[in-house]
Amino acid sequence: MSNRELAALFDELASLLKVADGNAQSFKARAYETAARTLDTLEPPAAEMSVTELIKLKGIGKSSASKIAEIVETGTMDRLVKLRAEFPATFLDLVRVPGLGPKTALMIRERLGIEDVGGLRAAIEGEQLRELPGLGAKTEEKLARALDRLGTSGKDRRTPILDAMAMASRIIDELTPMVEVEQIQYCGSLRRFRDTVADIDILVATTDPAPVTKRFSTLAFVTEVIGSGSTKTSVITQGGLQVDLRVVEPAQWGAAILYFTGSKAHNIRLRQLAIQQGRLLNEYALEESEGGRVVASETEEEIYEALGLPWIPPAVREDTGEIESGLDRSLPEFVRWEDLRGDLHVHTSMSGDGDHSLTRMLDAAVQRGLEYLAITDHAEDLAMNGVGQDEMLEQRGVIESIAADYPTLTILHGAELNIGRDGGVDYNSDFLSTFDWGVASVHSLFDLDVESQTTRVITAMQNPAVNVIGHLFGRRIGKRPGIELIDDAVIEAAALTGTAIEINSHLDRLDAPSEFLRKAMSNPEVLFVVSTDSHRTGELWQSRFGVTPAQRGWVTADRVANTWPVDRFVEWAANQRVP
DNA sequence: GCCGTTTTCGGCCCGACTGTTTTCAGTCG
Repeated sequence: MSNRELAALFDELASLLKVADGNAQSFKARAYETAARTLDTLEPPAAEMSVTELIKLKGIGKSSASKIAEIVETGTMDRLVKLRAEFPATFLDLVRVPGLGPKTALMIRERLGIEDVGGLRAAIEGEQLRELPGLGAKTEEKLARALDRLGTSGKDRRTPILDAMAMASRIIDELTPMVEVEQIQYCGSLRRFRDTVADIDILVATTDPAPVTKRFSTLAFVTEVIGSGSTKTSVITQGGLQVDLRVVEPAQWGAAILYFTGSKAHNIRLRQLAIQQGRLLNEYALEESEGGRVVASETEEEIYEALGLPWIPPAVREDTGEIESGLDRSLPEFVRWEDLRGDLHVHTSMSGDGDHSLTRMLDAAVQRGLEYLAITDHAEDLAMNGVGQDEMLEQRGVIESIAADYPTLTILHGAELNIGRDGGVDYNSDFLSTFDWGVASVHSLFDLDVESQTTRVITAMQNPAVNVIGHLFGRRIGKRPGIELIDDAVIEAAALTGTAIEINSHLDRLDAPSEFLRKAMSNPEVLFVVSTDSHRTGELWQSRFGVTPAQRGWVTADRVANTWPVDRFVEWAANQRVP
């Protein structure tokens, strides 16, 4: 039983307790959520720890410790089994209806015998809800609308970051030109760069909110306004994605963006810190509890500083240790976009899926300010887009002939190799050895079993022609799950062979994912590269995206090979390729 | 259920919006 599996059981227990207590703020439930987070971020396996050791962990007390022991012994916990029986999944679906919380769900079950969403629908049609205390015709209407769009925008629906970012950009493009808008920024889990988001949060600083709110509510792609007040407006857009707009005074920007970025757990910790200091932190300011004098509000940096913390990048604000590290000034130097000097996964129009020519890509790389670049078109085993030896040699000739035109750019000639069923790659080893750089990626056979996939990837790592494994899991967020791998085995092989792990910047990949990266960071021998996998010039800038999963995985700049100066990098890359 | 450089008991982040209320409960983030 892994820590993650244990955490999942505690999370389930917490959400069931919220329903059982009829209270989403249930303190017991919150305590179990804390325990779940502790387990999720714990390094040693909790299953192998004694109850005495477990109790020493922050957030785990007597009850949780004995529950962990019970799970290890029996595979589950009695309390959870009983709650599952009392609240079957069909009943929990009720609580997933937006606008219907645990209190109301319990009441309609008791008073009307409603056990599932079908029952709720019937009760609404029969106008039965309005007979109950605290509910009326408007509530029926609201829930009816919520049921209509359930499935497209239920509480559990999550949107891939690629789609969410596109929608956020559209909205920001529409509002930015307004004279009333002084600052605007997407916040929430989008700013924290989670793989998927439940909704989009947009923050605007203005002294004149009304026109901004009006414009937002009437955007062409808004299909429904769920709620609109003086500072907060929520809408549903075409496709069912919810967008919340929050409007604040310019002087409150820092407090607001901090609050609106979250995560919730991070915010709670910050507010607890504030309380300890005799202060209050809300979305408007950090202020003295007595008298209300504002201590800081305009920028995130000021507020963090006043709380005794360095500025923490949004991507790591998950309360998984960043507060503790910040307080004792041991927060790592997370890799930043400005640290990147090279890009090591770039296609040209030579392989079928690239849009722009070699020279256009090189020109763009110079414009982007890169010091080194690896051209890595698809090798021949990739159906449709791969190219053979002759074309590769021709490309190499062109690179050599025009290299002098790019005095500030060191160009490496590489290829994106395909990892075959047994871990072999394209071409023969003699030809492979003539490249400067090799990315090897899985492009096929995504459903092999976990042992086969692990062996396959490790075999590729052992090949001297392979400097880095590209998009390790091959996932497409929201479209295709990644391959299954034994993480620890892959990490150990990466350390042993010196093969780097790519952090692919494409918004629909962000691969390897941050959870894997954080695990890999715990082995000091493992190196990474942040690559764009560009297929056209504009994509050379999307490493802005790639550094965020790296930060979420607590990856530091010194462990990212393409932050190194060109001489160090080229020497390392060449040494890697010595058989 | 968990926790304690005020505390072993009494707190637990904080506020907006809605709909139902006569001052607040429920839901949401």
